[in-house]
Amino acid sequence: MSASLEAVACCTPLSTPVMSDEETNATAELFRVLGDPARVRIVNMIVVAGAPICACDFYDALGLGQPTVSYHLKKLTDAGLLEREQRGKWAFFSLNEKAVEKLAAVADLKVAQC
Amino acid sequence: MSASLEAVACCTPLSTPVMSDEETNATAELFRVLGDPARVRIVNMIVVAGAPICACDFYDALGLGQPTVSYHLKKLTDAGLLEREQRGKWAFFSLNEKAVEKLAAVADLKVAQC
DNA sequence: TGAATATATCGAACTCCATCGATGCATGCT
DNA sequence: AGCATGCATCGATGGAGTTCGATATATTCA
Repeated sequence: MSASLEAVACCTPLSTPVMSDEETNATAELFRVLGDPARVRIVNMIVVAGAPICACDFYDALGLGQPTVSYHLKKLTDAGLLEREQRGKWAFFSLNEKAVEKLAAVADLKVAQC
Repeated sequence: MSASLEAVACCTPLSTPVMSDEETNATAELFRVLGDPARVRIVNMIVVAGAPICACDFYDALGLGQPTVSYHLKKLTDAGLLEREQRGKWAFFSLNEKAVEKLAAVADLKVAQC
């Protein structure tokens, strides 16, 4: 499995004892996907909106061109954090609830259970 | 304030409404620091050990050279995630408890309170 | 079917990052 | 003081990531 796709799929909190290389890479990949201001803002906008957001709504909000926004949306979707929904000729993006829970679990350094 | 130092200092969960540019950058920086397998493993080792770890113990565990490990430890320390302690000629690194709590809060997409 | 619009993909340019060898600095020991 | 050891820093390098213009693809509407 490529570490770039569905990084969220592997349950590997930072507090897991003796992480394997694959687990380590998957966890790092999940953080790395969120390690860009544009992608942080995309996720934040969707969380605040509480509803799917059209790709076109991100262009002005991010101050980035359409190809670049599409690039970031793909990164987030490939990582399993976002879900893509086609509505006519528009693409709407929402949060993947499983990814939300996984992110919180991975970032929790106190609870060593999976 | 440089976004590269003390990224943990700013309380800016992903669920915060209308994140400013600074908040967005600080949050992305925090994730980006953890977006590397070597740094994920460093944090994991310290969490599991439950005690400070000597820098020299990371060389073999990570399979990286001494300068590279020092580079990663500095990144984590500058971000506020680790604390450095000098013991004789050895350098020990432990978790910053505030950073641990902040990371969990930032990654929690459900609770929109700060 | 053809035009218009929205998004994805491609190719290139530019920047940033991880890594290492060499070196400098600090600490401890004899 | 002199030497040995551990870590930090410097300079260079190879690779990855972000961005954009141009183009391709898909959907809608007339």
